[in-house]
Amino acid sequence: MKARPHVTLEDVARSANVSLATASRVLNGTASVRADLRERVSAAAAELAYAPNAHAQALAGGTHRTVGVICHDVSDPYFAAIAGGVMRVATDNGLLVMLAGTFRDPDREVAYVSTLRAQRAAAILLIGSAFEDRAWERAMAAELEPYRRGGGQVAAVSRHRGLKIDTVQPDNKGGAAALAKALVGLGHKRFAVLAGPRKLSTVVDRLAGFTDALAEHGISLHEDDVVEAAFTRDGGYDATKRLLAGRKRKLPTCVFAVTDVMAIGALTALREEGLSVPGDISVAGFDDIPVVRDLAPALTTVRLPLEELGERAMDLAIKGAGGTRPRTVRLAGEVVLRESTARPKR
Amino acid sequence: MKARPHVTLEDVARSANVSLATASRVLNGTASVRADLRERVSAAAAELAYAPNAHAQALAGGTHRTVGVICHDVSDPYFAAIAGGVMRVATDNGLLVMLAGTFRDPDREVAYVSTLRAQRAAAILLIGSAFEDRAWERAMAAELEPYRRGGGQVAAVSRHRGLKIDTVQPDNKGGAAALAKALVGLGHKRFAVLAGPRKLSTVVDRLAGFTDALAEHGISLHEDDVVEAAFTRDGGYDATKRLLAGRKRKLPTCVFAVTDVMAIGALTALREEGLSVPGDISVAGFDDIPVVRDLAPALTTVRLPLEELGERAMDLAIKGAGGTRPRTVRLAGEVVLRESTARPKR
DNA sequence: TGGATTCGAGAAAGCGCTTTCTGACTCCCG
DNA sequence: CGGGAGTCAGAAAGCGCTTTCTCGAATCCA
Repeated sequence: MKARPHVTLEDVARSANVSLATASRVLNGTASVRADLRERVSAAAAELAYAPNAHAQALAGGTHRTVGVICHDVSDPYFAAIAGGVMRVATDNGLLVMLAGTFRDPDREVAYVSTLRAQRAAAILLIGSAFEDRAWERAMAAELEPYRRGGGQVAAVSRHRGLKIDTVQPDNKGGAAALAKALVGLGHKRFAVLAGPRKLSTVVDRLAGFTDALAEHGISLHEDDVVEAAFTRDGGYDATKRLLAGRKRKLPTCVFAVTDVMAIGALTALREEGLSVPGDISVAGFDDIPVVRDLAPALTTVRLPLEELGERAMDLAIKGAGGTRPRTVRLAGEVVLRESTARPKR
Repeated sequence: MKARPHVTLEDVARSANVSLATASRVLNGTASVRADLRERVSAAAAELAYAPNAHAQALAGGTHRTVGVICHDVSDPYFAAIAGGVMRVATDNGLLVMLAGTFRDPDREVAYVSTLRAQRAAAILLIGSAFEDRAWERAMAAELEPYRRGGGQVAAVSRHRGLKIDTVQPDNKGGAAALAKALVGLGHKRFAVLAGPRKLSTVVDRLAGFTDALAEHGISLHEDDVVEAAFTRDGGYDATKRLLAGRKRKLPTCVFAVTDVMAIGALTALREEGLSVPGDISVAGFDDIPVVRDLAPALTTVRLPLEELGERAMDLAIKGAGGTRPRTVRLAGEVVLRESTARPKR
């Protein structure tokens, strides 16, 4: 049995012995139809296992019930949690979610937006740090602008700069600052930071918040104290190893990883090097992805309402752009002190 | 500036002063076109920021470049890892992935298939344990069957029973058996199992493999030794608490959680109860999701090639159904002994 | 140089659906 | 009992694109 053509509305109409218009009306409940005809159409549709062609529907009527979500990496718990929030709201509104992972490739990100635009998606959600790159920004704007002019909604989590779109913005700077303050309060004076690539605005903000707060307490971070690495578990792991290899003496008493995911790698690296946390060294992360409370030691971090981040972004997109200027929803983080940080012994 | 109609191919053609046909040919490279015309069309398209309407394309030509992936929960690392594999292959083949989360609701799963069918998705991938439920199975088959007859591809990870579709099947039974053997080899005799709902075939298989292997060594599992709970971190946590509450004396020396995610919850629960792992009790999981190697103690588990699971499923779907009977790709698991298990002291 | 052959551009026919627009018919009220 | 209002089914016009099909012009061989 080879790819038999699809059952179409016409098949249903013919089988029910009515016109296309009537069949359409019955199936969509658009207008009132005589009971017996309605009956016949429903029966025929069921009989033939009719499924309307969504493309044709979209073309003709203009229903667009799918939204696109673009993030860097689906298997990163941070994005997964946010995506979860997005999906909840989307599902509640009868929207279908297309989730795309760019694997951190800027070009692929632009390509996805282009495809979503072609699909006439009802909305496009950009999740995660933007690339601080002029060319990318221009390419992105070139896709987004006509999309929105055509009626598309756009919202983002954790972006700003350049493209002027509605944004849900976690308070990276404030959160990092609060964390720094708490850590200093614990008695720490020598810090190291595991940072991601500085092209990412999130990294820049968190770093700035942290160092600024430190500076307020008269503590400065040297060049060597900031190790740059990939924004992943392995990145955190590598960065830590490099940090340790650098100078065995004069270790920092506390390490701040700009991301929980990186902190996880750091924890393992530290353990491998025979350093106990928080005994020898304290570790703190950022995000509060679900798993970090289950680590031993449980990770001190800045809690971001991840699911809510996604929900609010989806909300922004659904509610549509009210005024002319992009809206921004700010969500604060909250320092959560757990077992991975303690008073320094040195 | 309100939702101005989209730029259409006709706009491009008019602006370039050529016919629709020519414009289409240029943009798709379908046929050779005189150089100057080609030039004009390209320029016009760029100028107008033209994006073809994918719905119209799908309707007219029949290109369907999107595949649907349905899993229980996007934020579960197990699914996330598999989805990652799917996406890699999909992207390599120029396919767009629509990822849907059912939040473990059977009806929602059927609804998603229905929508995907309407979208004329090129393929539908079902990821994760099926529901062992007659009614559900029938509803699902009723959607899938016409979809496939219409030329749609279907593949699954970790399903079987009922619906006869191409499947990538991790060796749950064998893996669990091997794990049991290894654990017994370590000297364990008293076991407890944290199981998920028995409606899920994965649970049933892993449980069976484990108990059967145990039986071969003359060890039997009592009713109370198998605690059923939700298939999540919290499920594992609760189940462990219940297990411990039951009988303080005569604790098992080893706990097997049918899922890594559940094992993570178990580890935390154990820690809270002041039991050390593996000192007082050993813990083993299943799946080898990325994070478990970073736990302290690192989790003993059965490694499944998660990404490959997704890749192979996508492969099956792309390659299309060859013969008449459903194909099955079996992927073995491998026991990975880490620090969460040790010889029992009692 | 004439007729056969290519080649490539444009006209037009759908793809499957929604939605006016028509046109019967029935109903109601003067 | 007639005419205007009100229903509701069917015909037909697109939605934006791909893809024959058609046909004029350029190319070529005898």
